[in-house]
Amino acid sequence: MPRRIFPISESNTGSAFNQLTSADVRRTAILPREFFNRDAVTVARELLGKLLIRREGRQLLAGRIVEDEAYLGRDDPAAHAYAGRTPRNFVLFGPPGHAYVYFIYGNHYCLNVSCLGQGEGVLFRAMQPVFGIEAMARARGLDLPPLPGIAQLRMIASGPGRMSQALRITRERDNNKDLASSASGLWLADDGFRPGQILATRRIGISKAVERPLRFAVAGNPYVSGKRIQ
DNA sequence: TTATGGATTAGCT
DNA sequence: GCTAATCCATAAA
Repeated sequence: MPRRIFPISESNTGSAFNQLTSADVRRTAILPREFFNRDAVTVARELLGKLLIRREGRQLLAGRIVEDEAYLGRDDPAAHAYAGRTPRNFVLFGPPGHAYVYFIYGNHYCLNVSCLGQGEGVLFRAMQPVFGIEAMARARGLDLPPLPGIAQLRMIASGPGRMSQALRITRERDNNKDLASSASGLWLADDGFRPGQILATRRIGISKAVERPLRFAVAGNPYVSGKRIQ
């Protein structure tokens, strides 16, 4: 049994709340391939509240997914896969549950997971740090105070580029990794936590198909990216 | 508190 | 060349 976790939207007013122990992290259940073998909208919604875990040697890093976006492949002008398979996006056309990592704006990496179908995927946009917080802050070049508040903690992984930097995700290292297996060192897991209300909004930072409500977030969670976009 | 521009590179036209 | 599924520093209000 995972230790009690407060609803993120209600009680996360201090740095200690919602952190996990290493035992908690090791006790989680890895999401199976079948989880990802569904349409991107379903996968995106179901991923909210799950844990994204990185292992580097003995070091474990983990965050709880609180925001993501669905991209619908050939049916979605905003999707990288819209124009078909290319050397960059081939992972999206492969088996479900694999990491599609791309480099954007000359600065940042973004992590996606492939889903069922031709080119469907989910972009991870924000997570709440729950384990290995110091190491993630260091990877981000942040200097945390002894008792960090939400304002500091949300700088770790509230945004797709920030998430990737916190987990040291790069295309060279992680593209095409199997996120349904801990052998890859990067995987998704369930610790029993269930988010409350889920919000659906327009996706961020795109210029095509802007009106579709394909961005999903845990309602009221302070680790969702942006200012007051909820 | 909100707005704006620079950084920096892969991929596409 | 131009744009991009972003972030950050700085400026204005």
